[in-house]
Amino acid sequence: MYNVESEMIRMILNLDFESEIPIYQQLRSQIIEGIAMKKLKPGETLPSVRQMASDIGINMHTVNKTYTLLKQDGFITVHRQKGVTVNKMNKSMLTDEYLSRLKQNLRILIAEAACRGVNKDNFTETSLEIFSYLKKGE
Amino acid sequence: MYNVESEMIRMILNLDFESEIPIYQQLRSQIIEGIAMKKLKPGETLPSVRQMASDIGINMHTVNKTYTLLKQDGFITVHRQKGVTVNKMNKSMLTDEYLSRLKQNLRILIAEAACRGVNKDNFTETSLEIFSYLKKGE
DNA sequence: TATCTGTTATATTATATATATAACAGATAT
DNA sequence: ATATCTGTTATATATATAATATAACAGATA
Repeated sequence: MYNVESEMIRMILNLDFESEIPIYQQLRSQIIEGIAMKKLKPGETLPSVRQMASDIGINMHTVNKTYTLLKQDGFITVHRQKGVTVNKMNKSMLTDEYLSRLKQNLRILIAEAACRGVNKDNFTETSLEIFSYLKKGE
Repeated sequence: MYNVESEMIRMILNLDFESEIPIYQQLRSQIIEGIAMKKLKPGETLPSVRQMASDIGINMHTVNKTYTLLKQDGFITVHRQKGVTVNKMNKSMLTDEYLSRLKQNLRILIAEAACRGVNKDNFTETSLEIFSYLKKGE
């Protein structure tokens, strides 16, 4: 049977099974990227854990782990039986805990970049390019 | 016996043994941060794998793994018997492979940040603050 | 000669990741 | 009502990764 959500999600996902990054993390990142790029809009539904797992060819529990993380962080809502829907992004997702984690990650990234010869202008330019790239879909 | 390198490195390191981030990665990141902040200058020596391991209270092989990574990436040089020294940072460390990895990491970071309400100005400001923070030591 | 260096090898333990089955309870469609 | 779908939970297993523990080697040094 034809499945709209599965078609949508297939366009967004590009998992690398050889990567050292766990599948459930890649899945999380790519769904978040889909939301950031408005390929996934508020109210839209995602395939069920079983359907998604079957589409991608991975285990149900791997998808379940991703959904659980996305739910905890406010990206999606899981209505029992109505399925999984994308939330409207909300400023309440901008917690101190998250900001602290972001800064920590940025510090590691920037320290290495600086050592290797990426200066603040290069770095800022690259960041802005990525912001533009994500916004293209709007 | 008093050990200068050990004193230095103790000032720089702050490992979290409860973290989900592997120790050898934390160690790598923090040494790179030390180099970026010029707390570790070109030509300076790092403690031997055994000394460092003993100082921190971890296994020799964990330190060895970190040193091997840092060596591969050009941050340090290992002279058999002369010890481990910090390299002068070099533009040859700015490889395409690294830039690709940096952009990938930034894209994930920025996608989530954008969803949570960090706009490009916030993000740029935070990045520049970190660049300034790292440069304080110069 | 004794001691330190990085390096390599092997083994063991603990944890994380992914999978496989199974079951439960609520909701929906036929 | 019965079958089917939902998220969720539980249990077990296989594999990979991370960290540790010992040991040994070869080169350099005191």
